[in-house]
Amino acid sequence: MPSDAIRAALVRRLHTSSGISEEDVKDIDALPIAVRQYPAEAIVVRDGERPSECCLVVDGFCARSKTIASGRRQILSIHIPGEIPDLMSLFLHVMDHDLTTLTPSTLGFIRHETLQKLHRRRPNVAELFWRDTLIDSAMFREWIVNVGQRPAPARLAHVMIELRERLRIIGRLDGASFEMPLTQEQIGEALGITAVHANRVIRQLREDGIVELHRGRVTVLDERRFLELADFDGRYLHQSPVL
Amino acid sequence: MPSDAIRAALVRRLHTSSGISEEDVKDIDALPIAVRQYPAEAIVVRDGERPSECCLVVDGFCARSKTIASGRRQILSIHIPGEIPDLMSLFLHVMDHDLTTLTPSTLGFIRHETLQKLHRRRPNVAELFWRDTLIDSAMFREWIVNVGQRPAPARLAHVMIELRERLRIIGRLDGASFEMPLTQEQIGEALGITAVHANRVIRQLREDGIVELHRGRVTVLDERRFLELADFDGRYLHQSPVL
DNA sequence: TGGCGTCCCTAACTTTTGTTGGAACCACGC
DNA sequence: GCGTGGTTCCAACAAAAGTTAGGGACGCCA
Repeated sequence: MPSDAIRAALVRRLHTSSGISEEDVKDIDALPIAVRQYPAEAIVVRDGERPSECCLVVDGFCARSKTIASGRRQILSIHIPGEIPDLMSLFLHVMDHDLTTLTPSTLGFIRHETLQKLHRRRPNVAELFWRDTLIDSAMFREWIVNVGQRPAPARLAHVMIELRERLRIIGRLDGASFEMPLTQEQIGEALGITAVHANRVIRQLREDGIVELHRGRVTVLDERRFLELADFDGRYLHQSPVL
Repeated sequence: MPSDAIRAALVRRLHTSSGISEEDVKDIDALPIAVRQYPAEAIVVRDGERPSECCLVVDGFCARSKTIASGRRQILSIHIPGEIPDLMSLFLHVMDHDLTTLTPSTLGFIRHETLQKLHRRRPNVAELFWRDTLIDSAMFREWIVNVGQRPAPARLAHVMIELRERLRIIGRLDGASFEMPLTQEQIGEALGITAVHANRVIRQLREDGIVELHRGRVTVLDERRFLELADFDGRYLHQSPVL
């Protein structure tokens, strides 16, 4: 993958959520990034570690999760290219969760010092990154609501639509279906239900003619009922910099 | 309440989670803060609003919440004196949730421009506030795990212990019991269960001799089993600046 | 090509949680 | 002192979700 393509995703992301100047882009383009490949299901950064670099998703799907004493795992967020899932490690030095790959992924690593220098040099870029971590936080809030208040079928629909909206933003929406490369086990972990129940819910949505999930791809069968079920209000994604 | 007492809570908070210099403290002490009183259950900032100031909890308990289409409400976090629950509004201009009081509260309001100027003047204070929003985010992550993976009694115990730890940090732990001024309805909203079930769980913990909740006060009956049940690991509070 | 390991899928049964409806209690204002 | 409204508490029943235990499809690779 060419070096500029790696940065393009990041810059586009900062661009869509906030304003950014030409000089800022040039500066970001000059950042040294170490690219590494990971297989699926790899742990990139582990709970308890003290990373010295941040991880940019260049290609592939990643997830953040926490595992409790009983062994149950909760997926906290799903990440797509252009995002920096562990930006928080810049100031919260000890990881309080895991960062793992869902699919084979290309990841870019930027050293903390590099980012800290960038912030000193360009306070408005620092604000952009700050804003990014705040959107991250807003997505956690919505995730809490999803897991805490919605019935399981609505939870699944909501996660699907959030993912679809985010894929749309980075221009990865090809046709009527979209990628959601999670096993039913992982879907259960994301929704706070067991894999067995996740299967029940997936089947029900298929039988009801609302949405189909097959081999990591989502196909919407009835858009109106899909939206209605998900109870989705995308405001929490904070995608208009003007707002 | 004297003006310096208002700021003391804030400074102490920034102090415990990070390092802060004498000059920084002086600068923060000089910030203009408008103090207002609120009754219990008042909406301070509403979902959808565009606030022009941030809200410092001086005295009392507050909560953030979201209400979905079905009318169900999810409490996202509980806030105690010294915290700025809506710091995110500095960069996320439209609120995506409500900020409400739980008890009658004294709140201090700091204008966005004031804080923005402070950040330009003192980049390291900006980093302190950034770090604060990241801890906020870390607490959301743990809240997701709580609501998504733990059985209801453990959820309640976990929220109780988190609150106790935070009250301890601001020196509000008087003796064996501590404040948790939520109705059973609100406890249900925090844990993602109904008020009826919240009542069942509270009763069960009392009957099991683990913990008692009476009139907004928590009394621990069996500390060992309480800790065991809650599965609490305070790392996510990120309270050691050295770490 | 056969075996192995995932994942997907299902059924039967248990447990947890939600729903409904109502009684007791308590603080507060009049 | 007496309502009144909110909270707490409870029981009976319904619905949702967890548990256990498998069978079957599919891809991988020896």
